[in-house]
Amino acid sequence: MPKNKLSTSDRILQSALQLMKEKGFQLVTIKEIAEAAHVSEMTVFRHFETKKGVLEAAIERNTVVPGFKQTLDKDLVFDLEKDLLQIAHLYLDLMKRYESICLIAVQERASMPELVDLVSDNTEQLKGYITAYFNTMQEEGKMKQTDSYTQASIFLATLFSYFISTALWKEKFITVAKEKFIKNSVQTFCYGLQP
Amino acid sequence: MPKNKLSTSDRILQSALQLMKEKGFQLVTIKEIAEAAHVSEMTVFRHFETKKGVLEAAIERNTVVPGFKQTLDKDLVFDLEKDLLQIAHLYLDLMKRYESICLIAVQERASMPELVDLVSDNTEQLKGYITAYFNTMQEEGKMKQTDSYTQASIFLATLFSYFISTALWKEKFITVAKEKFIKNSVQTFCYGLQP
DNA sequence: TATGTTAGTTAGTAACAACTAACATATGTT
DNA sequence: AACATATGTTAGTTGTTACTAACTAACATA
Repeated sequence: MPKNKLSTSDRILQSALQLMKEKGFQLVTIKEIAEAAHVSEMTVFRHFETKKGVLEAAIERNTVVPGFKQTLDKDLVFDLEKDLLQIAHLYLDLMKRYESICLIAVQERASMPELVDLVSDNTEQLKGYITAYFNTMQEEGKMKQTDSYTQASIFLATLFSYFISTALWKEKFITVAKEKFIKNSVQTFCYGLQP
Repeated sequence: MPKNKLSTSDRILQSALQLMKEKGFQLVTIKEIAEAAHVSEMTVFRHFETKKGVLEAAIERNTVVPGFKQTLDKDLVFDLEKDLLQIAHLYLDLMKRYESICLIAVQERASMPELVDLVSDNTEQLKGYITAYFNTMQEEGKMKQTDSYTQASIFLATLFSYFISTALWKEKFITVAKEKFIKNSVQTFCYGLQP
């Protein structure tokens, strides 16, 4: 079945996702998708019936259920700096995998408001785990007494900012390199800026 | 000239901006704009010639040159927490005024990549001022020795995250209220999370 | 009263997009 | 050889959209 490397279906889905992540669902035409996948328009319709069908298939192929719980239970060492670094990488890796879907969810938030749930459900879950982690750390006296949920929100927000601004505009807003951004964020979160 | 409250032109521009901020430029039709402004399509064309003309006029009416420099020189007291609070409000107020333009810049980043400059130019400028401020604070021993530019980036990134996620999805991602978000962010930046 | 300004109505054009239908071709399998 | 499967080609339908043109109506001002 695979002639070159990817099957026809896969090539179509890959091209479609790439184009839709750049321009959104409605602004991409079947013609563009077909050209990018080196097939005729008819082939696209034969595989997926409708344009919406292409998107749905592409989403299905790109959604994964992330296993935060296990990863966190396994890797957390209850050292604030080390753990925040772990969490930061975990979150950014997750968002990277959801990059296309997230960008389509941005573009189509008026026409397909349910799309964003695919991303926000995971984020909410992770936020919950971080909140619980902060609570534990506070009980153990390893962290200041603060509102864990708010702190979890702010920590993820900082990382989300890095993700979304590079996804949308490359280095236009954030020119700092990823690792440097993460490292400095975590350190600031842990120790603050005051001397 | 003003019959009710706003002139016809203003009503058109206001409706157009509202619609485009929700759906982007290309996905809004003149028909929608005309209906929202309670005029006929012809009236829209008579006032602005083309659809692009509507956008350009709307942008012109909504861009302001912000006077950071004066505001900062006037209000900074060189107390880290107080100053970061000021800066946070300054930045979020600015972004609020650019909300529509920024959202259109998101939607049309493939077709009008120059749009985002209207927002990022201001942000870059402010980032520069914050960097300089951090440098001063470090010289005065009121702040840890760190990379000022990176810290300025991270601080603005955190705020940008609040702005963009509420602009795109209301409370879907960040449920924490604005003032609480700002206050906690600033405190974390100043004092960190470690006890 | 005459005139200019502003807006509405109606009809139409040209381009493009999603999708359908019918037919043709290549390739591999039985 | 016979057949199924995957793909291409071509032509068409239907709906939408930006934009134009021509005519009309209301209203304010000179």
